[in-house]
Amino acid sequence: MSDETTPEEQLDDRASLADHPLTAVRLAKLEELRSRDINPYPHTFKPDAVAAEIHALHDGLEPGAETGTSVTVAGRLLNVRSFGKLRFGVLQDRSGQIQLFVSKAVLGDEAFEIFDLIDNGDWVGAHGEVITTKKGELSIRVDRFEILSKALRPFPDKWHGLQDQERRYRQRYLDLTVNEEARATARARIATVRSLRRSFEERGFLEVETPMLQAKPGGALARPFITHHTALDMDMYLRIAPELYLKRLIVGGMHKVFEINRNFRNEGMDTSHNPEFTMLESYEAFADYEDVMKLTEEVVAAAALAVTGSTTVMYQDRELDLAPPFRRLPMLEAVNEQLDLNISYDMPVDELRKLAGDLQIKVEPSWGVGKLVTALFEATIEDRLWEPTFVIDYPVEVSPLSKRHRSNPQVTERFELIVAGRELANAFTELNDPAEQRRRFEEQAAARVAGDDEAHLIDEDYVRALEYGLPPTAGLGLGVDRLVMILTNHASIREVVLFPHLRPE
RNA sequence: GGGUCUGUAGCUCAAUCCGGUAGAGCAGCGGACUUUUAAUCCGUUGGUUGUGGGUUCAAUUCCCACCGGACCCA
Repeated sequence: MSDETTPEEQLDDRASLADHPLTAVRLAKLEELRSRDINPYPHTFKPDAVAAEIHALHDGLEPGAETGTSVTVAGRLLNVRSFGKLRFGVLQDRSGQIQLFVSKAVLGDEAFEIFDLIDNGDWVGAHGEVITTKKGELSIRVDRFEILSKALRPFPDKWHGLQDQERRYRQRYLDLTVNEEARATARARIATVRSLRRSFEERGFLEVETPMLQAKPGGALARPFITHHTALDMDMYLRIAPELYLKRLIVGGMHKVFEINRNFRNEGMDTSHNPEFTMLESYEAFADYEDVMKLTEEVVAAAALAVTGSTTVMYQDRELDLAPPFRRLPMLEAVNEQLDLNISYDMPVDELRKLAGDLQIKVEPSWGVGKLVTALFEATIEDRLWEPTFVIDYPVEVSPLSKRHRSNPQVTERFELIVAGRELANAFTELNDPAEQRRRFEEQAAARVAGDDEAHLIDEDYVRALEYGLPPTAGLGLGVDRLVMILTNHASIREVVLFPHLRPE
């Protein structure tokens, strides 16, 4: 930084708060409070009511009403209107907003003076009777108040809020303070996760935690983040999926388990990918992928109901019907119908590669028929599937952990749920034959040698676990962020993650 | 990685096309006001125009590079 600084830089430097007029005036008020023996940062305060509760109990009163009920509230004071010997302000707490009615006649001269040392955005506690004003606004007629924390920086515009997307993401606390939309999205995410958790608990699933730090990242085809364990002097990986650990728990007899937690994938960032994202994974013994389709429909619909009150939502100006049952579409059938082809998993790989090339699809020489068909599907069909669709029966080649289809050995009992053109869930009947699992791992290892750095690594202990016996099991992975995007009508994952990753400032 | 757009007062935005002293609303500050709720009215402070370089008598404006961000494509 140069010797000369802009006001913005000064604001970024705590030592320089005094140099900027808008912060200097707040500092001066802070000192004025201290000179009056008032601690601007007290240790505690005990409110006995929140705004929403007060509204619920007292809304609908005539103008000029007095309730005889006094409450103590605490929150940020916003938008103070000064009117002679009166002040009106909005106290915003975790539940909503309630107006403070502040009168010199009630408070007395000295307290009224102190009230004027409060700035927009300061945290304030207040006590008083619940009344309505002459205009009928439900208010607290303040007879005592306390400054709970002095805000030294100016807040964004009371009307326009904070528009700058970058600052909304970097300084989410400001976004949450001034933009109701940000608060609504945060609440919707919380409601989504709560609904999912309840759905699984109701069905007898046990919520568990499995390692985030893994010696060998597995359970998905993705590039991991690498970190280092100093004491062991070894590289470790942030998990790309909890899958292999959750299935070990099924081997251990836990029968039904689920985990809602973060996965980390070292890939590009865009509107639907954050490097860390929240995944729900569940595994159920004695179930197959048909059972999981039913389960998926139910939990998605329940989440939609919990968050929006309906199974029909508007997403990006289009209606989206999340009511079960969802359409089922075998992948090969989808490709053949959509592209008017007659391909099969038996056709020569060169022929398919040529076909993909004709469609301008980028392919790798190492890809076999299964991967090419999948690439065809993803390039031409996936983003056109709007209504919830279970795309079923993925090729064995792209599904190293899935059990072969009981009536067609070329494909697996696997589905992806596509909603609004994006993958929302991935699930399958689990491969539990240890010998076949080892062969699949070896095929992946060969693909890795051939240049596919997302191919799955061999996990010897996982094979060993299978050798002790994994019962018939089906599992599900559901992208929680993407579900929240759909339920909150957001096109970007950054809107639904409280602190999305950006380049450092 | 490629393309398009974008960064101006604390906030929200003008001015940039076609170079000529950078404006407004809100916020802040001072004043009036006992029923406001984007209060109102009077007055007023506030800017190295993201950073660095170039062209020019003169750059927010034109050119180049860099740093953020958004969108589209791979």
